[in-house]
Amino acid sequence: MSPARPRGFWLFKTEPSVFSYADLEAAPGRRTGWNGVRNYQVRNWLRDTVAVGDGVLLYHSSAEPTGIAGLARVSAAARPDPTQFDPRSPGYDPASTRAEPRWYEVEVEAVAALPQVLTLAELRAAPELATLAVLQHGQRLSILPVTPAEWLAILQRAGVREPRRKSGARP
DNA sequence: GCCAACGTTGGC
DNA sequence: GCCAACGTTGGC
Repeated sequence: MSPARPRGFWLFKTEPSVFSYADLEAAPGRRTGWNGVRNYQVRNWLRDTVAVGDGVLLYHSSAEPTGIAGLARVSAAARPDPTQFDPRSPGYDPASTRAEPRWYEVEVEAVAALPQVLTLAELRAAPELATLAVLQHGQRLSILPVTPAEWLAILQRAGVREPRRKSGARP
């Protein structure tokens, strides 16, 4: 038996006018394939590093307010992003084939909305979050890593205790 | 709507 | 392989 991989943490950006945390909660099974990523760095993380059970902060960008709206978890590992094969999708990539897909998605499942959005201004004002990737100047990636310390600090700032998951249980 | 940052594209 | 032009992101 291999030792459990340490749980990873991520921040997923979304424009709530396109897909919000509430939309995730309203989705069938409270889950969705996180498709549409078209950046190679992020693709590599999705394909190679993001794992089932990892914690996800859902971040609303270009929003009022901008900030972290809810918690989610990775519920299925990387698989080809179906929108790359769909000519009607804005994510269509004619250079991609089913034999050799270029783009991947993971599935995310809603865990809990934050009591209120933890705003970008609040994140910037928190000294313990100075290293948070999403706050770094010029970063534009739609998925960013979060350290365990940052994850805990954000949950504290948000005033939430992470829901305990029954060990071995599957919903 | 502006614009800084930066990834991607394509001419050479 | 260089690098200017272009497109996108996202805060403000």
